Amino acid sequence: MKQRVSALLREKFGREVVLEKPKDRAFGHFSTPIAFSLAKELRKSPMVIAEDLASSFNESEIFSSVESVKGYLNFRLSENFLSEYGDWALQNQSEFGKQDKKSKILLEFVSANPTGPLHIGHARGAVYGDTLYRLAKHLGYDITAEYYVNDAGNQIDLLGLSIALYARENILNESVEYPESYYRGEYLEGLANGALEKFGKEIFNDESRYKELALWAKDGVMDLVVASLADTNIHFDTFVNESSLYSDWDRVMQKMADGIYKKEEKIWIASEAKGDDNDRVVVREDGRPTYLAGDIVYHNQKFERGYDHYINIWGADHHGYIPRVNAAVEYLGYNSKKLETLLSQMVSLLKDGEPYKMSKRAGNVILMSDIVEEIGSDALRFIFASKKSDTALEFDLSEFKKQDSSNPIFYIQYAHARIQTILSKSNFSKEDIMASSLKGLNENADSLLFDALLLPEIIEDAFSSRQVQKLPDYLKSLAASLHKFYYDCRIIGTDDEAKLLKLLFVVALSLKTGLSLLGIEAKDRMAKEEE
RNA sequence: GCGCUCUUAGCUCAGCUGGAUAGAGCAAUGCCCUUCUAAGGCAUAGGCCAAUGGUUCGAAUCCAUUAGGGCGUACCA
Repeated sequence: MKQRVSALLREKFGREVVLEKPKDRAFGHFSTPIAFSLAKELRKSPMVIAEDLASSFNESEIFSSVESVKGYLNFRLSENFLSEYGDWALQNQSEFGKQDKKSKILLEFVSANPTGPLHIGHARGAVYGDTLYRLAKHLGYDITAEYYVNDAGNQIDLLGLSIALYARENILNESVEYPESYYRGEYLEGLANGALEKFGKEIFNDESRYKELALWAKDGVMDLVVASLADTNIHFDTFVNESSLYSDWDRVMQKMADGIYKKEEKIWIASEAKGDDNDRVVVREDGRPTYLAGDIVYHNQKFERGYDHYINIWGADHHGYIPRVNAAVEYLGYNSKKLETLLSQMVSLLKDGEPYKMSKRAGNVILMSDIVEEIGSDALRFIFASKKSDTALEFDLSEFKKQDSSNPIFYIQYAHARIQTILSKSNFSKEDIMASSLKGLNENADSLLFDALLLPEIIEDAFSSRQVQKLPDYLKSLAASLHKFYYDCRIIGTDDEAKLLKLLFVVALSLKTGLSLLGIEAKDRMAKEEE
């Protein structure tokens, strides 16, 4: 819709025109402050220019009126245009808001270490990534969702140790002394019992076998991770194991030979020359690779797989890491501009107004699966998707548990359910409704139709700006329009019943499509709570 | 210290590449169910958009400085 308008204006004025949404629908559907920017070149007042421009529009197919108000140019879309678009949307429901972008995108997100179940901090990045993924798919991108499994490095050793300690204390009833760092949590119980069955109890006291124990256990942990993601409607296309990458190590080092050097028996990457604060160690004196090494091989592999664009979603605490990886990408001979790293800010928790610190050691971690159980996947997704991903967020755990009207997902679900109820109470058949016309609606209805038809440009905007929260924002305002309309305007039994129902079809389509992009299923009925 | 980032209503947050009177939800107060589910609608109240200066016809939005918060500044991941 907006594209049509903006293309038309571009042609007419010979320049890009800024289109915005007027504060008040009474001003029209779209407006532009173009007269202000023309004022200087034309040496005339914005008001006069706006007047001239407004009168230069004739009756057109798209606009029913073009008016100038205080220097703004306000456009009102014609009934024909809106109703035709609405008809088209209803006849091509699965195509609504879709586009035909072709480029191939690799989206990496979550990538939490396989050493424990996902906690609430991971959930934000997970929801953000999956929403981007759904938006991209809808827009026609060939996008792949990938999870990078860090199954090499110290944290894996720690996992083996943690399971052994747990088993020795709780299964073998030994008294154990805990080292400074180890993992703790209920999930260890299942792993320890599984290990007992698989390896026998000897393994828990044989330090040389902890690695073996860990490598077995990480698959179990990944099963937990995948299951809790699935509970939230999040799915990955591919998983890449860090451990599988190192066979490529020599070749990759060769490839970026001019970016690395040896000093003090270690291998360094000259990342400072590419904008990092310092050069970084890639391989330690004893030959063990650092974390960065894994990422270098991984990113090389990503680029060799040949995508047009790469998106990484990282926790904000990794932001200092971006320059190093970019440097490596450059040294590998690729354009680091193709790699876009988005940050998902921390979620800080409050409990009864007090900061609540999670720590794996203390074992007081709030798991993603716990929250899903408490408030449901829909509410969790909606809350996280509604917040700009790059600002820190405070959550009160006690608020989190509320499942009532303070949760906006109910507001939107209710709007959709209301429509279904009305439809079920009408005597008109679907065919009757579809055959009726969206023309000749009253002003409120007309405005609602316009709101519902805005979805496609919201999708496009939300994805291209990576500002996923625009979609829930829009759905909230569309639901508000619907609720108000419902209150103001009786539908069943009126002369306009069929066409109003058709309008509701469009609104429901928009709500349903929007919700599905958030990974939420639209409800046809709201189960009312019993008092 | 340096780098990144944030500061908008009592609380949690929107506010698009500068544009019309600063927005929503929750919390507060008051109205609206013999009418398609009141998980709804309407209204009231609540703001020096952290501070100062600059750019401009025009700034919450851009720039600079200051104050305060978060994160990073590992041969941990």
